[in-house]
Order: sequence, then C-alpha cells, then structure tokens
Amino acid sequence: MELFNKIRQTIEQSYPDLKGINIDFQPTPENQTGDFGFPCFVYAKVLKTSPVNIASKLASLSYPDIIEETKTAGPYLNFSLDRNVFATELVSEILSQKELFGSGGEGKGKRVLLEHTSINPNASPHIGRSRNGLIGDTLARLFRFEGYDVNVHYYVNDMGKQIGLLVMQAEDKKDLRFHEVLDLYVEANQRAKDDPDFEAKGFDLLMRMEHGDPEVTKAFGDMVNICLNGQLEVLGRLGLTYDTFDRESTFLHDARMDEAMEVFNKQGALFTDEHGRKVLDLQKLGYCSEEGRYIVLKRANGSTMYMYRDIAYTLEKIERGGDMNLIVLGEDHKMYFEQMETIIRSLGKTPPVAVHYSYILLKEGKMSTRQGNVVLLADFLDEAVQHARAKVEVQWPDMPEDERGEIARIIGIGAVRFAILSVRPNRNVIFDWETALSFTGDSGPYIQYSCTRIASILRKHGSEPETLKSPLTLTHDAEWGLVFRLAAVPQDISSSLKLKNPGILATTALDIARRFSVFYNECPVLSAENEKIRDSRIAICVAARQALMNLLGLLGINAPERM
RNA sequence: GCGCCAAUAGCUCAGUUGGAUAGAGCAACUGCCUUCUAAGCAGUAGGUCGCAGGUUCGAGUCCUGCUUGGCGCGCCA
Repeated sequence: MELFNKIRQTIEQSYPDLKGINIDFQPTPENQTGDFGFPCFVYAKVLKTSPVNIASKLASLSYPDIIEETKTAGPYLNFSLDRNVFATELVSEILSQKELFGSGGEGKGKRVLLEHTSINPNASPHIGRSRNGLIGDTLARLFRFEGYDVNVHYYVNDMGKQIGLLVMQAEDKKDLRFHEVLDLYVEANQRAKDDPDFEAKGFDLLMRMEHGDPEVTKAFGDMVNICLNGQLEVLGRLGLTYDTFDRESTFLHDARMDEAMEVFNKQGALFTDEHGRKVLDLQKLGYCSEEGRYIVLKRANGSTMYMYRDIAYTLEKIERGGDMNLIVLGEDHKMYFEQMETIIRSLGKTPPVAVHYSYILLKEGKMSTRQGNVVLLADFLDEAVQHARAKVEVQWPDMPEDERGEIARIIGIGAVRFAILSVRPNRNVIFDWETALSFTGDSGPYIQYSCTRIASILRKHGSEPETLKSPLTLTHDAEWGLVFRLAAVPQDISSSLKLKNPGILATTALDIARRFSVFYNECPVLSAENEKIRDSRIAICVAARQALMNLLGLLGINAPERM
C-alpha cells in the first residue's frame, strides 16, 4: 500500500539507521485505539534503546494528512486514519480498477508453462485426483490475473501397463462406454495379480505398441480416447480447462534422449544390470540420498520406462521456454521429482518448479479403488448440485426450471471447489459428505450469498455508480471494518501466488463475506438515514462485490444473481 | 528400517516474513425474519496450539528429540 510506504519514508527521514528494516504493519486489537500499527522491537535492536522509547519518539513525527492521530501502547505505535478520506480513495480505486482490482500486474510480458492434472487415462477420477487440477487451475488463474501469459499443459499418459491391461480386459467388449471402464480396470488389475501370464502379455503388448504395431497402437489409442474424453468431461464440469495436450507416446523415440543417454554414459551413471536393464545411478549425477539412487530407464526387452519418456517430455517443456515452468504433483511424486531434478540438472538445464499437495482422505480412512471406498468426482458433483437444487426449489418455487438448474450448478460447483481449495496444499484434506455438502458458514455458497445480497440491493436501487461522485461518509464501524479489509486484498492475492497456496484466496474471500454480512445486518443501505450515507453504502457494496467477484474468479467460482 | 510432509476447540479448518488477549465454521445452548434474500446476524460455552527440551525481550510460528497420522523407498505411471 502506498500509505505504508509513506509512513516508512517519514520514519527513515528522521532515522536513517532504520532504512531497509521491514515493518510489520498489522491491524490494532479491539481494545486499543487506532486502525493499524506496528511493534518497535526490531527498531530497538538497531537503535540500542527500549522499544517503548522508540514508539513514543516515532509517535511525534509528522505523518501524511490521512493519519489523524498516532498513539503508543507500550512498545507498539498505532495510527488512526481519517476513515472518510481512506475509504474514498480506496473505493474509487476499486471502482476504476474493476476486474483488475487486486492485481499487481507483476507478470506483464512474462510467460508461464504450467502442467497439472495429467491423470492416467483409466477410470472416472475420484476426488483425490481433482485436487491436482483444482490447485493447478487456480494457480493458472492467479498467474493470468497478475498479467502472466499462461499456457496450461496436460500430459496424456497414453501408454503404459495399465492401458495394455485395460485393452486386454476389454477385448470382447463392443462399444465400450466410459462408465464401464472402472469395473474393467479393477478386474484387469486383479487378474494381473493372480495370473502372471496375463501381466506378461500386457508388457508384450506395450512393447509392440512401442515398436509401432498399427493394430496395438489403434487399440491403445481408442482406449485412451474413451478414457480421456470421459475424464475431461468430468473435469470440465469443475471448470478445469487446458491449452495444450501432450501425448506420452510422442516422446517414445526422441533424439534428445539419445543425447541424454550419451551424457549419462559419459558421466559413468548408466549401466546394464544383471537382468539386462538399463539403469541410471543418480549418485553419479549428484543425487545425495541412497534411497531412489537407482532408476531403471529401459526394460531388458528394450521397452522404455515412464521416467525415460518423462525426461524427454520435460526437456520439451524446457525448450518451449518461458519465465516459469511449473508442475503440480501429488506428494507421492516427491522423490520421483527430486530424481527428475537431478537428471535435468545433469543435462545442464533448469528443472521445472513442482507444487506438491497431500492426499484427500476419507473420514473412514484412505480411498482405495480396489476396496471400492472411493468418492468419484462425478458423484460428488452430482450430489452437490442436487443438494443445491433442493434449496433453490424452496427459495424460488416460481423460477423457470432451467434457470434454477443453472443456479444449482453454480452453487454446487462453487461448494466443491471451495471445500478442496480452502485447505493448504501440504495438508491432507479430510473429506466427509456432511461438511462437504454444508452450504452454511465457511463455504463457497456463503460467499456467493454475500454477492447475491449485494446484487439484490443494487437491483432494487436501480443503478450502480461507475465512479464516485462525492466523497464517502462513514458513520458505522461495520462500514469501516469492511472497507479496511478490502485494502489488504492485493497483498493477500500476491501472497497466495508467491506461496502457491490457493487457500489464502479462500480465507480472504470468507473474511470479506463475513464483514459484509455484519455490515448488511447493521447498516441499512436503501433506507439509510440520508442520501449521502445511502450513496456511500451503495459505493461500499459495489466495491465489496468487486473484490469478492475477483477473488471468486481466481478460485474458479461464479456467483449467481439470485440464490 | 530410512527419507519427506503434517499435528491448533468434540469435528473440519485459518493463523502469509517470530509480536498486542490464538481465530472461523460445524455440532450444543440463547436471542433476532410486517424492514435491502435467515444459505444470514448477535450472544454463551468450548484451547496445557501432540509430548519434552532449547533459542529469543517475545514461540502456534525457529532448532533438537519423541509420539501419532499421511506419502515414498530399482523392470507401476
């Protein structure tokens, strides 16, 4: 904030020794006077005097006009703002910046390549798989919001053992449908476990695919298309979109890998083991840990392992260039990615930056496809939308069916996205139906509801201001509580991007929605005591809605006009 | 066994570089709809921030050890 910089300048002019020391501005607690302040402990260290002494000295400096009063509370220095001036400046800023409010524009002219989701084409995705896509999608929205040119990549694992097994299991099926694949997948895995011949046949199929057998290639391709299209449809319902699809099979025979294998060889890192496999000793490439030291790149039959193709793909992504190369991966891929980093560095390149996230767990324990205790994303979405529909029907009995359906869809999707995104990526999400389908309290619908209430006020008012015609007049703490919170939004968005934590957006949006609710209950807008106060409140409503819409947009959540 | 991540109210989670009395929601209890949508608001109750040490003027936040949970550890992807 400009204001904070001005305060810093004022202090540094009188005390040059304090230059470059970061001040921790924070809102003052309820029992103290003032709007915000900071502790003087760090200054005390530099100036070698007590923080209480410094606070009182700094209090007597002359600050910008917008600061009405300074007051010390022991080692803390607090500032009181001219609330009307502050609110007028902030709200008019929001009204003019509109959908860009909150953006620092730091990414202008920069390119980002972001890979996310990239699930195996097999069955309908369960909710655990969606966390990758949701985090990735939100990061993509964040980067775009900050001005970056973002290209979202999806790596289609269109080959590998699991496709081979699926192809065999589906051999005598005609017109296979996507929803049937889950059962086939479970069956195929069970059969491979029980019958080594079946599994061996799978690897054989894989090898023929690698050697370009047209029949096998077609069978793989057909199966992958059924799965991929089915998965993308479900992911699309959640609002996930991709710019570029890269197919693993196109990295089978890659000139870059011939070069890479030569580099590994020269560094003495590549050897053939007693089974005839091509193995990479990562320790020779600078990998420190003993676990994960060896990695098989090629099977004895000459077919390649996943890592082999992924190295080629990663090199491809690096060659495409950009100022940032990101990938969202589950915590199960942490070691794998460390290995990848070592390999890419040994080839003289900079590896992508990985964003890891933890698993979604069920209250009863882990999800397991085999044991059948999975929550499919499609089911979760159906359930959430259904739940929302029931509420909309009660609320709007006379509304046309398709409009109600659309509102229910927006609310259901919003609830799902919010529930998963609001948890810090490095923590497990504990999923239970009751909490996930709760549309009260800390939830997506609660935020949407605030937007709806604002929309309703503005609808009844008949118009909404494009710009401020006159300065705001605040008469109530609830107005100020809301307005002052809006001022921190740009900082919150920037933190969310820097820490690659979408949860900060969720917390910010909730906080604003809560403050709006307080304001809504305590400050009548349309029936305010006079026109001046009414216009101020209208402006605050417009600004609050803008901030909420921008935050929801980053979270990939829409807000209906009514709900 | 080894490595990485986590542990905050009965439950689900915030707590962004260490700072003022640790915050929400759900569940429980009490109020508030002839007044802009009650998917809401106000209030009560609920905490040795896993345990034990340490660093610091100050620790939920940093360090060490332990406990519990998640994830991983060579022909799966």
